[in-house]
Amino acid sequence: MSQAERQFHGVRITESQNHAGSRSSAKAACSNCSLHELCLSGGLDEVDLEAVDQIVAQRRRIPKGEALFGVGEPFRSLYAVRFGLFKTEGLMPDGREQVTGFQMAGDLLGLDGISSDRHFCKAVALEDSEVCVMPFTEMESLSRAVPALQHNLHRVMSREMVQDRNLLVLLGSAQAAERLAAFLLNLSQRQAQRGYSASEFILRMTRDEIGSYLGLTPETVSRTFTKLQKNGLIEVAQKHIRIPDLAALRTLIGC
Amino acid sequence: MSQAERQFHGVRITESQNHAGSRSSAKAACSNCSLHELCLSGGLDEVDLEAVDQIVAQRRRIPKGEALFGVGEPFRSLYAVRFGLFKTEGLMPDGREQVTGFQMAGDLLGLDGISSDRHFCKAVALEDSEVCVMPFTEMESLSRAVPALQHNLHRVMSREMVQDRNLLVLLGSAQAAERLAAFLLNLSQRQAQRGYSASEFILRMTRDEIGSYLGLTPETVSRTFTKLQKNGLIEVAQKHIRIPDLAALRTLIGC
DNA sequence: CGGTGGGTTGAACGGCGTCAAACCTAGTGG
DNA sequence: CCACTAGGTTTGACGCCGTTCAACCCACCG
Repeated sequence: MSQAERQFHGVRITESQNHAGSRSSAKAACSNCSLHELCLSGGLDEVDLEAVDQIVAQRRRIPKGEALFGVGEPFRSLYAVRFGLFKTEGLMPDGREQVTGFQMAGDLLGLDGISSDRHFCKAVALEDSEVCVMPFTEMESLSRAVPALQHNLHRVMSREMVQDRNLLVLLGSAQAAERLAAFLLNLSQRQAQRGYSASEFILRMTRDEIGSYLGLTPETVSRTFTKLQKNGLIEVAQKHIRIPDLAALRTLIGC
Repeated sequence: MSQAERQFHGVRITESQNHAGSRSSAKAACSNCSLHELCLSGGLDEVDLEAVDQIVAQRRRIPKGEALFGVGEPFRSLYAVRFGLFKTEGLMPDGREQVTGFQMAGDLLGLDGISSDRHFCKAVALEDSEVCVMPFTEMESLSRAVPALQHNLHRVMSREMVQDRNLLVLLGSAQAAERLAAFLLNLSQRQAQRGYSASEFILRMTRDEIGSYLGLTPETVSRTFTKLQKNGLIEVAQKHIRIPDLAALRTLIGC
């Protein structure tokens, strides 16, 4: 367990991380970043990569539990998660909050702020995390010069929309077990993309947060976990999840 | 009633629409379009507007019930609704379909296709409609030359995400009456933006489609309508809706 | 070792889905 | 102009899934 936990952190962050404080003036260097194929700089050549490096001039540390940005704050930059994990939450007019997504290394944060120059959601670090700060006006002007970057940006935004739509369909027409299965499979897949095990991982969010994300109460999440376990589809031990048969779990959501 | 229906069509489409067939070779002319402030060309100057006109070279008629594009079809263009109404639907792995949005005049369709060069949802006309066809590669290259257009595109994509998020929060944590109220208020607001009455309009989608969109069954939609009517919050007569007190309805969803 | 926050489990309730039947409306053809 | 039909809508009865409220448990940490 602590084995998996350790494997989960460290690793794959190739650069030195020995800065104290929450700001780092070191160059971010997409060129060196092991995530850059997942991120905005994927498929760019040497020259263009360096231009992007210019823009991603700053990184920022966010300790566990702190917000990267909050609802209504002015929007200036996009953020790429370097390591760690975030949740984004929107809020209902009456004040209730709901988790709308979990962002891990390589994912982008802040895109929904473009529409009105204000952030529409809150982004909170679920563990000590670091992001690359990408000032958006500079991003836009560089993407005018570099078509590949421009297209990457569009692809990423579009991908975000597709994800939201998928979640939407899930919330609209699936029941508890299907939602949870889809959630686990989604995590599994993203782990795999990042070079980790697809069949075994640690949930770094609480049952509450999972429930909020899936439109369920924490009690239902817990009950459904044990139910899936009784059916032999997953093994749960607190935050540790194992999926012995991915295909079997997939059939539950109909694919 | 037929009074409202008539007001609802016609009007505000300033150009001549006398083309037969489903394709029109006439220039689309954003410059003349009464919607252009809502659409992609908002805020552009004369010169840039003409450049956009070059790209939006084609319009396409979609008769009621027909699909503009389907799931998995190759993505080439974005579409701006000129008049009429569309629904987009995604599908669950098991084949169930769910409505993910309704697009009216000035709204964009197809953005989710960018991420993988394939459409991820189906777009169906709910009444005889017309769209402007905007080839995406040309769109991208023009937006490299015209910063204002580029920013508009980004804003529109971001707006789309914000809408999806709002719906997400709604589906995740609101109950039937709140969902329906939010839906009606959203329609009301969009009508108002387009110059129509905010307090009285025609629902051009079926209860089934509304239910699918809100994650409810058509029966529940119907029941909830009559419940809201009994409470004096709305007046329903088939497809005709009147909201005597917008503020009152807003309090129901907590704002 | 006791405290605290998250997690699990149980029992009772209720909102919404399901199934079924009646109704209403628009469109069609006689 | 009316009868007939097909789709959509409404309404009712019933049952289930997930919520609610509460107690308990467990892991972690001072």
